[in-house]
Amino acid sequence: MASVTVDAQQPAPLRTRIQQVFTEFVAERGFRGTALGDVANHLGISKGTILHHFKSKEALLARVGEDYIDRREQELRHVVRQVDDPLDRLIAFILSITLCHRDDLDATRAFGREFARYADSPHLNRVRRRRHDYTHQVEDLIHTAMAAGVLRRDEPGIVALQIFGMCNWTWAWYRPDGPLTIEQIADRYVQTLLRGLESDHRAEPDLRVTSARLHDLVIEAAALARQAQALRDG
Amino acid sequence: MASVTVDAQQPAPLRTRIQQVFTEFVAERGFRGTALGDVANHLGISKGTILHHFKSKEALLARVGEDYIDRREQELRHVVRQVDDPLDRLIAFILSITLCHRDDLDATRAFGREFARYADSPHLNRVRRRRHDYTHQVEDLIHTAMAAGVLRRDEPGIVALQIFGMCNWTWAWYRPDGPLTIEQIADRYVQTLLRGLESDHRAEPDLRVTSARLHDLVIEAAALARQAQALRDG
DNA sequence: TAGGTTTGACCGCCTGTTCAGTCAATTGGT
DNA sequence: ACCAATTGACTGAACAGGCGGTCAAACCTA
Repeated sequence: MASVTVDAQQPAPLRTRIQQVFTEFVAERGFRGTALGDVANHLGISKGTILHHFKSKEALLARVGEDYIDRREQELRHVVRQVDDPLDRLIAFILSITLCHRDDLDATRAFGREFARYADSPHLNRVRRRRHDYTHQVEDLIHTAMAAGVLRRDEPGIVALQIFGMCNWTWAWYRPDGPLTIEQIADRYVQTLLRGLESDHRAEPDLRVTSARLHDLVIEAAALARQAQALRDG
Repeated sequence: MASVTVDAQQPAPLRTRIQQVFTEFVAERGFRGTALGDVANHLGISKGTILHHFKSKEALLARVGEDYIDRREQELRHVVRQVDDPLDRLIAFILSITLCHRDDLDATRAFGREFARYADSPHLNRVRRRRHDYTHQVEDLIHTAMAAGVLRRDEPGIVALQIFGMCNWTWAWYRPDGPLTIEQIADRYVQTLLRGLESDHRAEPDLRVTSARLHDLVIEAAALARQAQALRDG
C-alpha cells in the first residue's frame, strides 16, 4: 500500500484555514446564514483578509464545492482502477460515499446543503458541470454492472438517484457519536441497495408491484388531507 | 369512496394565498433567500399586510412546516386505517411520500430545504417535535412489518432513514415534465426498498457484506484524495 | 361609528464589498 | 553585505444596499 502520510507537518496556510472554517460555518448555518465577519472573528483576522484571498463570498463557496467534487471523483477513479469486479466496484462506491460522512463531514454537509439543489448562480457553473460529469461516471458504473448481470436492467439514471438518495441523506441525521458506526450504516446501505437492485430472474422485468387499489387509496388520502386544511382555512 | 370535492369554489382567503406564494418562494430560493417584500410584490399587496396576518417571517415558516407535517400525518393515518396487511401498508406509505412530490411539490421542496436539517430556531420547536412524532409512527409501521416477517429484523430507525433518504431525495431532481412519471419513480422505490429490506432466510442476520479488503481500499482512496489537495495548497 | 385590513413611510440592523494605507518579507542591484 | 524597491498579506473604516419589523394613518365594510 502506498504511503499516505506526509513527513513535515507544517501549519496549514491561512488560505486553507479560511476555507476550512468557512466550510464548517456553511455546514452548520448554510451559505446565506454564514457571515464573513463571523468567519473572520473565529480566525482572529479581519474580514478584508478573506476577500483578499478569495474574490468574493460566492467564489469561496465555489472553491469548497469544486474541492469536494474533486475528492469524490478521485476516490471513484481509485476504486475503478483498483477493482475489476462490477459488484465489488459498486460496494466500494457505496461504501466510499457513505464513509465520507465521517471523514469529510463538514464539506459533505456544506455540499449537501448548498449544491444538491439547483444552485443557479453563474459562479457555480463549473461546480454544476463537474457534478454532472461525476454523476455520469457513476451511471457508467451502474450500466456496466447491469451488462454483467449483477443488477437488474433499468435506466442507470434512476438507479443512481436511488443510491445517491439513500446515502446522501445521511448527513442530515448522522452524528459521529451515534449508536451506529459509519461502517455499520454503510453496510446496511450496501445490503439494502444491492439486494433491492440485483437482477431477479424470477420477476418480470416491468412488473408493477403497486396495485391500482393502493394507488387510489393514497391519492384519496392526499386529497382528504388537503381538503381538511382548506376547510380549516375557510 | 368518500367524496373529496367541494361544491362552492370560493377564492382562497388572502392569508392562504400569502402562505402559498411564500411556500413557492422558499422552495425555489430557501428561507433566507426569500424576501417578504418580493412575496408582497408577487401578490400585489404591501409587506405590512403579510406581517399583519403572520406574527413574523419565522412564524410563517413554522406554519408552512406544521401544515406539511399535518398532511403527511393525516395521509399516514388514512393508510393505516384502511389497510391491514403490513406489506401493503409499507407499499402505500412509500407511494404516499413519493406522490407528494408531484401533488404537494412546493411544500415538499420547502420542507426539504429548511426542515430536513437541524432547524435550531425556538420558533420551530413544535415542527421539530411533530416531525419526530411522525418518524416514530413510521418506525412503528416498520416494526410491525418486521414482526410479521415481511422485513428482515433490524433497528427500525435505520430502516426508516433508508426509506426516507431514497424518497426524500426526489425533490432535489424531480421535474413534472421529466422522462418518468411520479408513479413510475415510486414503483421503483417500492421494488428496490421492499426487495432490499425483505426478510431473507438464506442470509445470516448480521452478515457483513463488505470485505475488509474493500474497506481498506476505500479508506486509502479517501486519504489519497485529501493528500493531493493538501499538497496542492502547500 | 366601530373594528378589522391595508398601506407606505420609516427605523435599525446586518452584510458583502471597496479601498487607502501599514507592515514585513523578498528581491535585486551594487 | 548593504540598501532601496517591490511585492503581497493584512487591516480597519467606510460605503451601499437590502432586510425584517413597527406604526400611525387611511381605507373599507357591516
